Amino acid sequence: MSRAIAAHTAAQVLSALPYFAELDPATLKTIAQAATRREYETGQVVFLEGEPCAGLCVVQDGWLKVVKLSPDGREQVLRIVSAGEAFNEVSVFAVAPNPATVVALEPSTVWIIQRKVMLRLLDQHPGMARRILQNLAEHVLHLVAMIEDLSLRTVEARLARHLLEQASAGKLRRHRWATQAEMAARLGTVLEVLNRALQRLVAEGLIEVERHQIRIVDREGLKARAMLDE
Amino acid sequence: MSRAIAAHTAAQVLSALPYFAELDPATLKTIAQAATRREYETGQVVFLEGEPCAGLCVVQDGWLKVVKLSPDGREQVLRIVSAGEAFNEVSVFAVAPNPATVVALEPSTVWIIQRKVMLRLLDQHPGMARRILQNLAEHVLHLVAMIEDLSLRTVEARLARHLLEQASAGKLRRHRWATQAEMAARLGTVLEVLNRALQRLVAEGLIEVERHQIRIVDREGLKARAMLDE
DNA sequence: GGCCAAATTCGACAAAAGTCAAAGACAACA
DNA sequence: TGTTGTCTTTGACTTTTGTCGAATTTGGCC
Repeated sequence: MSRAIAAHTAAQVLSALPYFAELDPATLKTIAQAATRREYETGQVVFLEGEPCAGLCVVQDGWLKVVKLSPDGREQVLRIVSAGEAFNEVSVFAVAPNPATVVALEPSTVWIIQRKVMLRLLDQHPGMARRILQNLAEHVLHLVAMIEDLSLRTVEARLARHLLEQASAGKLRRHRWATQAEMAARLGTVLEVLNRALQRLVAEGLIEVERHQIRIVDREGLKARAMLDE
Repeated sequence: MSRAIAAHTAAQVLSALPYFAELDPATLKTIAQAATRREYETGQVVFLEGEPCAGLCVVQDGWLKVVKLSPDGREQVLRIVSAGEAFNEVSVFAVAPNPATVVALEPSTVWIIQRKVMLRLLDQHPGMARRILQNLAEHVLHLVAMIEDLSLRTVEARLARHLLEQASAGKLRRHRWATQAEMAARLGTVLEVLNRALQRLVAEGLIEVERHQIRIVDREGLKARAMLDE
């Protein structure tokens, strides 16, 4: 792809991001020219925890996961990121190395904007700050919910909550990469435990696990499960 | 206390907060006049999870805890706040009610700045955004560490990490309110489990629990404990 | 269709965490 | 100095979660 076309694509991708919504085309173009495009294969590591900050990452295509790894190979998924979203805000705005590892779940395309560029933008466009702050605050909300889940709820309750939250119109589509092992890593447990929890919900007629989706059969029943359990 | 003196105190307290470091005295005074002073007794609730946003809270004196409560009475401490720190940033910058409950651990004095005031300030003083962003990003870092702990480490490992982190010069002073029950709520477990973990570390000569402090005897040994365990 | 690799399911077991009840120790305070 | 309430410690027990190993199923691909 020629440099000009690349920059044009970048501008398109960036303009879709809430952060940059208010920027004029010229500024957008400048950022786009300073951004680097990267492609990743399924399973490829975008960056590792502890490495110096890579910059703000904006996803053009694909799906990625942000994870914490334990020495014995278990992983906790912090977040799943897809097209039109940004990640790694934290190491851009805090003075710290990457706090987590990022891995591509599918072939993905990512634009990387240098930390310096972001900080300069922030000074020049005060309106951006509000949007980024709001976004970060929502991120905090998400993490707090996760802590509450891990600390105060059983795996079954977490699963019920997760299903209720993710489902739209009573269904939850499963992507190719959304295996039970991935779901377990998201809920902070292991494959077998998650599997048994799923089966229990199925056995009680609360959900149905189908080919490429999970259907919520008894929403109220599920809600009860999400509340209950310690 | 007269209104003038109150405003003066408020200005002093606020100026010590990194957020407001760059503001000129006049602006500071304006904010101070718009701020409300509140006092809380030990155990008193500052606000409850789910209530509408109370505004940014700045601690003048005392200690408070930010907690999530479960229906069956367990609690998870998200954060401990003391003099010179702010809390409730999240519900100021996100469009959401208070995500957690805040309780005073000691008699405390807090200044509350309306959300609207903060948002206006943000527009008028772009430099503030950087500081608040950095602060929020560090908050995220802390929450991520907590998730890692809860998901991937045993209570004993969490305790070891906590001790290493909190101790200065090999000692960890215990405030009046720092009971084992509080420590347990901080580490996401219950009193008895925490107590046993403590005892094990004592029995192995890694720490010593004294009257008003905990001493780290074998830092390297503790580090090993903090890493190990699943 | 048949083969391979990955994903899921299952059972038996081990370990960690949580619960309950009760006894001791300690500190604040009258 | 005694008393009272809170904090800590302990033991026995239950529940939840995690581990291991092995079937079994599934889906993609030649």
